[in-house]
Amino acid sequence: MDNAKIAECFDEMAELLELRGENMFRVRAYRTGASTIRGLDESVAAILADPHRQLADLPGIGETLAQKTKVLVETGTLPQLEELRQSIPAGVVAMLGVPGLGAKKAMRLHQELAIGSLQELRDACEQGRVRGLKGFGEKTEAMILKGLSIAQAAGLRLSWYRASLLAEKIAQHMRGCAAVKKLAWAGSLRRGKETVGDLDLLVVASDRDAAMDRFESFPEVTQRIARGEDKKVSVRVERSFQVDLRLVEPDQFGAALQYFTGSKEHNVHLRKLAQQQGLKINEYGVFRESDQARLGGATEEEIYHAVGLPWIPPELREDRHEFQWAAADKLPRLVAVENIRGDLHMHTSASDGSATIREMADAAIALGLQYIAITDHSKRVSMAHGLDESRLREQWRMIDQLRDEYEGRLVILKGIECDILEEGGMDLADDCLAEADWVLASLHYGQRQSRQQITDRIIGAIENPHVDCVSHPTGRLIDRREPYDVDIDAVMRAAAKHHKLLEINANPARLDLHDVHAAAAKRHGIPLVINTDAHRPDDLGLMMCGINQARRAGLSPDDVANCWPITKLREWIGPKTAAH
DNA sequence: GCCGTTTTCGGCCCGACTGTTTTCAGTCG
Repeated sequence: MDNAKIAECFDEMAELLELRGENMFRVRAYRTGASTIRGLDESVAAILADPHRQLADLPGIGETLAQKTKVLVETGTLPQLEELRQSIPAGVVAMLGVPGLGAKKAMRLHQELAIGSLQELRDACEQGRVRGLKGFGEKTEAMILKGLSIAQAAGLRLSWYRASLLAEKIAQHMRGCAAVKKLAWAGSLRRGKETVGDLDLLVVASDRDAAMDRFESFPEVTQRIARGEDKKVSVRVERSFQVDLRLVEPDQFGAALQYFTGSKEHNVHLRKLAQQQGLKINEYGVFRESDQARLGGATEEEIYHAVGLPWIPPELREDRHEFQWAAADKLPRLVAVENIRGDLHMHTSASDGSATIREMADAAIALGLQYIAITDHSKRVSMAHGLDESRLREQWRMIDQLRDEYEGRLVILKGIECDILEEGGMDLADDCLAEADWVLASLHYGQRQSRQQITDRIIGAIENPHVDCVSHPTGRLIDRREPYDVDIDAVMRAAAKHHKLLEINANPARLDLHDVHAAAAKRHGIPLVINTDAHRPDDLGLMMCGINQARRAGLSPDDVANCWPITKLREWIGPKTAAH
């Protein structure tokens, strides 16, 4: 059982315990434990296997959770979780997905009206039975009815990329209001999370009412969830996506930005630090407990400096390593899109892309890149019209011809995204791969093989002297396909040993490696490559999504091989080709 | 359930908004 699954079990435990009315701090302890395990950059199985280390040394993991983790790893199940699942119908858990319904209300509906499913909940509301309960009224009933359709669309998170496009549209709309003096996005969008569940907009306005009215008049708004007197408006756009507006004073802007950027875990940690120093941090500023004197809040720097820390980049704010790094003044200088010099994974119309080499090259130059690799699919990917040895060599002859034309403007590397075959081994002959400047190895078929088979295939590719990099190493498609079962620790050890690179694929649906794995790669000393996997010229602009992943992993430009000058990149991959 | 320069018990981040319970609980972020 991997870290993500273990974290899911603990989150589910927390949910079920909360429904059962257990002590909220106990519930929180399970959530904290889940979050710790989800954020680990190595598998808990590896820690368990190491006699010198203890799971209980991890923050938020005590003896109880360590023991339960051990049981989960060894048996794949947890007796207490099974019991809880028996005692509370899945339909009641599903009720938590209805906005406005929490554990207390859901459980009372279950106990007092014998409601055990979303359908029964809908029926009860339509029959007016819910409003009869103490503490429930007509409005609550209407809220539940409305919320039920949202619950069905729940889990609807936008990719960071789509969320960023929506955010820009809203920002444009808001800038059209003269009362809006300043605005910034906070929340998971600012932290560069791979998916975004809602948007948080901070605004400084000369006229709060005007700014709130403007916000509600955004054409895509479908519902107003709440509107406070002068601080907050919440709306939905499309079917269920929530956007919050917060009005703040200029001298509170930094405090609010810090507060609403989160993550929740990061903020809890920060405020605990403040508490230990006799300070209080909230969205309005930093205050001294003794006399309530306000010590700052106009900028985020003031907040962090108040507790003796340097400013922490939003992408690192997950309460993983950032406080430790900040305290030791060892925060990494995070990679930025401006640092990117090359893109080493893109397709052309020779396989399943839509543009010519020249069109891709021109688009790359327009983005300021210094080098690219053309990496079409190999023949195994017949659906994508993958290239065999002879078509590939033909493409390389074309690149040779283009090189003169692009001399001094762009280096075009002769590459290939070569499939790792189901039975192991590479899809193209070694003598052909030996002629390439850049070889990506990808696994597209046989993704349902056993963990051992998949791991062996990928390590086999890493051991092939012509392979430079494994692209999208876990195969996941966010919200659509689970990663294939692979021993990623073993892949990392092999990549480190054989001097190979691993890819962060910037495609918003892939983002593979994800942040935690990319951080592990860095720990192994493996350089990462951030590639767009572009299938058309516009896709080259997706680099930002991969940059987000890299920043969240704490990577610096030095850790990212396509930030290097091409000479350094060639030196790195050189020894391999020199051997032949 | 976790944790400890307030250390083995007694705390655990903080505030806004809504609906309904006229003083607050529940939910949310």
